[in-house]
Amino acid sequence: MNKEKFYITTPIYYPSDKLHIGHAYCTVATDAMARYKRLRGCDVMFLTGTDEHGMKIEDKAKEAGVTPKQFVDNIVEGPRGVKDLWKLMNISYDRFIRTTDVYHVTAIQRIFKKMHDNGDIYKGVYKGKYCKPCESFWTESQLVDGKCPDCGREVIDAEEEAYFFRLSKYADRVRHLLEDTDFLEPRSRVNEMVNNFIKPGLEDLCVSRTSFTWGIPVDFDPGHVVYVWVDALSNYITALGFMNDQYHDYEKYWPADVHFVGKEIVRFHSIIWPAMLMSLGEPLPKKVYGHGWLNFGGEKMSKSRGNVVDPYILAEMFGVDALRFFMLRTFPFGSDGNFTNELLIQTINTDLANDLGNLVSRTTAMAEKYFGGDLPAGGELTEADRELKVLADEATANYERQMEAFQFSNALAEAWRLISRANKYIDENAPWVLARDEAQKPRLLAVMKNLCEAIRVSAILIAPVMPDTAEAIFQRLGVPADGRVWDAVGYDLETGGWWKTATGDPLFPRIDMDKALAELEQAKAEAAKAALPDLEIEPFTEDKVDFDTFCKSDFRAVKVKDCQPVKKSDKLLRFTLDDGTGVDRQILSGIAKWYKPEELVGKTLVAIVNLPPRKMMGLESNGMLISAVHTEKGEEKLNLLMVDDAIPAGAKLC
RNA sequence: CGCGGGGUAGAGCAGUUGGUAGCUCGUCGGGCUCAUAACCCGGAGGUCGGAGGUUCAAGUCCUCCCCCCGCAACCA
Repeated sequence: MNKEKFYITTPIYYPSDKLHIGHAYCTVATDAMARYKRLRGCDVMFLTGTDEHGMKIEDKAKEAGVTPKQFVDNIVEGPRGVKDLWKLMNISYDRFIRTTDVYHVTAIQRIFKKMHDNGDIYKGVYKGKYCKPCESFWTESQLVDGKCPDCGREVIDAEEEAYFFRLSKYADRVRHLLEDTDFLEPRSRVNEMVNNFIKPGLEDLCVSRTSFTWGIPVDFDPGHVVYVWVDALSNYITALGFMNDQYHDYEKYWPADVHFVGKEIVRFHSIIWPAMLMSLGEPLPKKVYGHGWLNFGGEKMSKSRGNVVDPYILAEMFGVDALRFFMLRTFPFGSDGNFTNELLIQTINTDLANDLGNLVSRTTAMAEKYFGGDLPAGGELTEADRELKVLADEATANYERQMEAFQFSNALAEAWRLISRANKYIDENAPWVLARDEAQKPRLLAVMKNLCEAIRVSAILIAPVMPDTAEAIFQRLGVPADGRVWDAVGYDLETGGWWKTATGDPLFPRIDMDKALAELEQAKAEAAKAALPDLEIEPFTEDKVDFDTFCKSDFRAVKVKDCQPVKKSDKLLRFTLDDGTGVDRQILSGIAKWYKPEELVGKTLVAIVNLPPRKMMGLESNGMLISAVHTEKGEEKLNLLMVDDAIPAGAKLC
């Protein structure tokens, strides 16, 4: 048997930072499509990965004091990294490519060489604006007021030797591809590409750099590294074994059925990528789908705005399936969506808790109460049941059409039409009324089985988006394996008789909006705190102090005879100190936050004793205890300077 | 005249080839009691950004204008 193949990809993400909800959005959509195709019996290859080269990562690694490879290893494989996130989000990728993988590196060098040999890559000169202190090239448009966007200093015209890809050669073929085929969807993205990039004339593309080293070396020209285009885009074929021996699926899976990409990289995938494949003489992917962005509260998500949504926090708080559902149900895939926490919670409460969860709950509760959870064959069907079946079949057909068009939100809306109809069906047939009359038992049985069947069909429809939930529902209804597959999606009461229902905890507990929002705020604050530097110390004082002035400060070793909290003060401690003079010295110190009074008694500390006396909270303080201070994760830390107890009270420090 | 997207009920959004304006939340009223104070029914609420035009008929096509948001090339 030859199963239909389906090859789908996400972009490979750039691990210069932790991923955010936007990355999760694209990957969840891809996952849902992959699961849908598997459900339908396709032989699916689902590829995702990371694009790990480039100057930005080189810089970030330097900043962090590690090698670029160590830096990306941590973000990709490390705790709460890319792979952890995909595990948490239940992403069923079949293969994960890292552009630092050896097989990819080798393949890229071969691909680069091949394009060079066939004349499509040639050596030229890259002209740009150069900032000497930053050692960075900039384009005219990147400049801020004509100056370096990083440091604001003057830039100079500079040239760099570089390799170029003859993109211009393929302009006509790419234009035809975009305008006359359905290669790029949604259609609205086509105009943007053609008007912005093709019509003004495609220039050749710089595909190598000498200004940084973190990249794949051009093996026949030392000093050059392959720039992002060839390196990153080719991942879709190297991951299948193109020009390498790691894998051997290229013949089987290529061309890709669809590349899901964010709208910001549509250009690379719809113009550069096809041109590269044309140059290589390889088949083109069947489709590129440019999905929209998730904005937050009406603004673009960005680090500088500080409104980046962390998928970890949301998934942990609301559950992975709920988050997956929300992203795909709420926003049309092709256009931008406005993510808000309120909308997320509302959607979970309405669609998942009230509609779906409650439907399962009330159905299994009644099946339990009236039939002990065991619904045998038989039952009395009526005309009223037909409508439910007709609607289920219709919803399934529509769902299928919408999924094939990547319209997840519309597809899920169809599943919810069925779920809503089932809730209404309960009201119309009022099983609790039927249950009062023993003669109505056959009818009651049929009603319950209709409900189970409607839920079963719904569960199949939502399985690609909410795999765990579908599984849980199947278990509650006692649906065997052959009733969980796409082949069994048709609404059919005759196939029933397997219903062995069970009650249980709510699938989706209702969420208290105010409480959840408060928790999110707190989580966000904690995350912000965690992002603060581990350790900060006071900047050093530039001003010099002359020796005589310094010598005037009289530091002495002092012993703590007694230490008490100061009444009505949450900061001050009152110290009674032995300073060697035989007369007790009293010093007040604002360190109650860090020390308990009793743990300090008997310690030998250091104090400056010739400060003018000062009253605090009505008590006189004669001097100041010396502490070491620093900041950890934004939190102030303080340690009293404690010295050897062998030092006698009053010993002068100099 | 740079390009593209958007402006539809209080809020958030759907509206394929032009043919009685829908959904979710909120709101008002009713029903039910199996269920996660959930479910079901009904009402109120819209000059579909503005102005022209084509048409028997326009949110949907054409022209102009206003407002918001992205992108503007080597940047993932």
